[in-house]
Amino acid sequence: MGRVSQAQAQENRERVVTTASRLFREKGTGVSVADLMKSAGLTQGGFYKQFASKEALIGEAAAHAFTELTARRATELDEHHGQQDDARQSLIDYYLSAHHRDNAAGGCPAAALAADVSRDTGDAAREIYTEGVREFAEWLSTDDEDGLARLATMVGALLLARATHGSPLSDEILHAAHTALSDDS
Amino acid sequence: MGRVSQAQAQENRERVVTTASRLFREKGTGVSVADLMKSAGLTQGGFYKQFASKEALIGEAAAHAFTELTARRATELDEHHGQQDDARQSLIDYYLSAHHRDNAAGGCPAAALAADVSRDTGDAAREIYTEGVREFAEWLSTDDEDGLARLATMVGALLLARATHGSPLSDEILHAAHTALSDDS
DNA sequence: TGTACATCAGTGAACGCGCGTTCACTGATGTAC
DNA sequence: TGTACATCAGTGAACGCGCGTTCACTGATGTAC
Repeated sequence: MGRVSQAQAQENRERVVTTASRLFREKGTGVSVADLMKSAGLTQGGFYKQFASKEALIGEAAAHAFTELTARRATELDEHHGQQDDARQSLIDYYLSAHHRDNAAGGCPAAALAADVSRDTGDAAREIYTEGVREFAEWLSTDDEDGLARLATMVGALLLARATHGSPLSDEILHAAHTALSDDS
Repeated sequence: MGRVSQAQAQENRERVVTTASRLFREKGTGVSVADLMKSAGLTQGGFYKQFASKEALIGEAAAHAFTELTARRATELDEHHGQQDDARQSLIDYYLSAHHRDNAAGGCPAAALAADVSRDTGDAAREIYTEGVREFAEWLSTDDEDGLARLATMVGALLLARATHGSPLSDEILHAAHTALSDDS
């Protein structure tokens, strides 16, 4: 193939990061470098021209996913004309929907990456993850204290709903969490 | 080594299952058959004399872990002389403790296996998991409706606390969830 | 502006390694008489 | 109860395969003049 322009190379690199951020959320960080590069339309050999290691990419992919989540919150706030209460409830509606359960690739990284960050990734990904959780919880809070607990309910419900997918219980979990987060606000 | 007595063989088989149930909860179901057998004091070759496949063992290990969880609930109830409210609060205290966060091997399978059951295991493990979640939620409920939401908060908090381990946020998450589950009961 | 050449993004095959699974073998156990 | 032998739990090496990473090579891009 030969050399590619600097603009094209940067575009390719960014496509690898966004592809990875989706695949890691959907299938876990165990996705192979070869599969990843193929999904991005490239071959495995070129990976190390752009990234020091798979672990380095995991860090960048996690950062990308959390940036996407931050942008989603900003969009909700825009669409609700700056009304935080409305924006928050709208995001919760999406978060606890069957659509979000069934589409992890474009979904919340705090939920999708929790297990991998606990066990398999390096410190860089964990630090990005931690800061992402802190900011998300703050945005979700209705007073100064309840953001973390609300986020725990959302993340737990989403992960339980995914793990029980195929059973009626899965929908019941999403519904129960939605009720719990809507009742008293 | 040669043949071993039937009683010894059954004891070995059970030790593999209990070892697997701990290792899978701690490190995920990605633990290799060779590592697993070594942890149980055996060699990898013998594995297929006792189990049809690694996937079959995952099902048995999940069942074992959920049976352990059921027994823990029964023990709590015993220790609180049949007072369900006291037993429930005592289990929640344990569930949202730093000790539980740091000892996944002996901890809750609904939390530890959520990601693997969503992505990597077969239907057998998922069915066991689903039934285990249903029963746990029922035991946790304070009225007919809130068990699933309470469990979601507990599972979410535990997984977020594990993923943010090393940061002060980790303890804050456990504390926030504990407050949320103790306030109104 | 045009030409010569150095650079380097991407390719595809290879590296050593660990995976789940299979298999020939061992020898104490369990059984038939 | 004692003996002969078939059974089979466990061993350890091997199977094919996919992993993360490396590397010689390609040839269009970018640069020096």
